[in-house]
Amino acid sequence: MTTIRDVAKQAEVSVATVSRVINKRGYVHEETLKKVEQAIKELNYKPNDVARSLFKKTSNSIGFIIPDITNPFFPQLVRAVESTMIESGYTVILFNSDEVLDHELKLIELMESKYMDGLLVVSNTITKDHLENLTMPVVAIDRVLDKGIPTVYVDNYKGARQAVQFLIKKGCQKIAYLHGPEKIFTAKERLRGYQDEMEKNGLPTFIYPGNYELKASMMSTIRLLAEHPDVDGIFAGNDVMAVGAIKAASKMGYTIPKELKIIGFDGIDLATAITPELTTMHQPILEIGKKGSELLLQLIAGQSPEKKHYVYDAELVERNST
Amino acid sequence: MTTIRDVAKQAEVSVATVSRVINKRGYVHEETLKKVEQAIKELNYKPNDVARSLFKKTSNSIGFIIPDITNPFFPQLVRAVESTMIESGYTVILFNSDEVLDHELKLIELMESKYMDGLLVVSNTITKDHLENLTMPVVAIDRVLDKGIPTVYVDNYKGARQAVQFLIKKGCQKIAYLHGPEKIFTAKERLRGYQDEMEKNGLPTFIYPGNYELKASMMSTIRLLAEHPDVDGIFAGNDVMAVGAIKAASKMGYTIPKELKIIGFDGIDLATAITPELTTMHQPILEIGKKGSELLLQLIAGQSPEKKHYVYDAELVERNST
DNA sequence: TTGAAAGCGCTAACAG
DNA sequence: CTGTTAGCGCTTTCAA
Repeated sequence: MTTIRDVAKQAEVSVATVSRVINKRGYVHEETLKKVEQAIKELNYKPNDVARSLFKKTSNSIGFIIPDITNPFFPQLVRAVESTMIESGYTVILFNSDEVLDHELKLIELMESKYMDGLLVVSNTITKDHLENLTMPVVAIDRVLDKGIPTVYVDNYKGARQAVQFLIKKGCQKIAYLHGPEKIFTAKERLRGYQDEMEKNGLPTFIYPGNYELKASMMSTIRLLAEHPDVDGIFAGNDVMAVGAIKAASKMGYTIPKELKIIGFDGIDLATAITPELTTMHQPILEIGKKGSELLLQLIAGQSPEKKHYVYDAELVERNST
Repeated sequence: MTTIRDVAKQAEVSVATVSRVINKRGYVHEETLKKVEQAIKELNYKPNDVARSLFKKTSNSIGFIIPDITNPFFPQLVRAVESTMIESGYTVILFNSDEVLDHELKLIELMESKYMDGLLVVSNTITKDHLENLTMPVVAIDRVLDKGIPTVYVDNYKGARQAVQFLIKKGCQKIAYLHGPEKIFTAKERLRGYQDEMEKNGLPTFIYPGNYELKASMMSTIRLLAEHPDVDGIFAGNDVMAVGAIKAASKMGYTIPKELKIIGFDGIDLATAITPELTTMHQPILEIGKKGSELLLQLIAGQSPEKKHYVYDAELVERNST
């Protein structure tokens, strides 16, 4: 490995001078600059990030904790975050937590001991308390951890109401809701939206658990349709469950969208891979990732953003399942 | 931040002694051990990974370069790698390269300057030459970079032949192949398998490009079916394309599997999300990730594995598209 | 069994 | 404009 010392020797200057040229900081005579650059090239010198980090207490990297990359909602989010972080010279370290608090806390410790510069997090288990004596800035994505913590997310409640409204407008009278895990923020909000909108329209509610999963959703849909064969609309808390509902309902002989209309939430790629293509409340995933990253970058730079919470609207994308 | 020095002071010993206890190395008197542990607890001391790395030229982390996490093949692979790496105390740093050589090379430089301990890579662009003067061990996954580089992958050729055989056994006589990107190793191997098996059976070949993508596959399938309406079987180079083929063929009025049988390759989750569920050549993704990680771990530990190449068989999973 | 001290590779005063 | 030097926090000889 070639170090700054080697370069200094080769260029016949001090290490301080070499440091100046690689950091483009301070005065360096044109001549010496040339010499140093020459030496750097000859030796193929690359500064050592670890040594740099140790001194600067900074690593040009941020951590991104998500529940599970296997959940089709996250790959796109990750890419969005990554691409805006890279532009600013940061590398993002991805962690899958499975929403196990213990893991998350361990990861945060790890991040501190590696001088990571910031944390982007999607979690329902971490709370303000866990973050209190954390030195690095934190931005939450997709879930509100605390009013005080900068957050970027979609208005799930509003989106849910809109989804239900749409089904009603399409003529549905008996609309069921497939809901996600009890403890997950987004699932609760979407459920609340469903309930309020149904109530507002004087319609009865039918709530079945789907756990944001395909299999669970299929089973619930089968039960739902057995118990209430005349259901004519299903609002699924996410696209994955909506796909499950479509599969199950088709298998049971329902024609979609004629007899039964189904709408999802998220706007993942899967929605267009299936037949019929899924009508859904599309989240601006890329924008969310981008804004979250920008917020964190600002915080890292010591600036305080104008707003703490950035809320986006989900957008109705009508396809063939309604 | 509390450092080893703080702990030493608190415990009234030298930093060397503290270092010994946190590393469980060398002799430490029972009494002093107690004192030090006490101090560590009181101060909630956590050793600083960066300082450690600087000295040890090691980071307990490995890099994992993949083309694109958005490709549904990778999330599972990533999880498999991550989980076996974590067990050994390593953290994995994921990088999306989009198979752009320039990015990949940059990433490798970054990894070196961070003292990462090893590289796991899925790439068609990196070659032996790029890796030559790399100090860290490398293991390739899913694509063979060079005979000399340890690799873990599936026998794509054999799997492809098996897929075609199966279609023939099911009565197909006019079987088309949707193939992936020209330059991708897996795509080439699968194409070769298709061609050889068709030739062996004296059957004509129909090869259409699908680029491993849904949209491209749909367009090609439409063209295929327009040009050769009597095609009765499609072997898609991957599951994503198979899904596209199903969508397109259905739209054109073909009943699957009655008039047209479709088989894919990979065994991603998407295969069971659609209707009809996709028959496919299933890759043991988890095992591949696990074996790749274990290999790398061995290499990092300075051991040389018995074999350099680990080849798995894809397994035929029959579902409803055939 | 313990401590002093050197040094991993780099940056940033500070002095010149 | 450039060099000397003191660390960043840790590990590891080497002596004691």
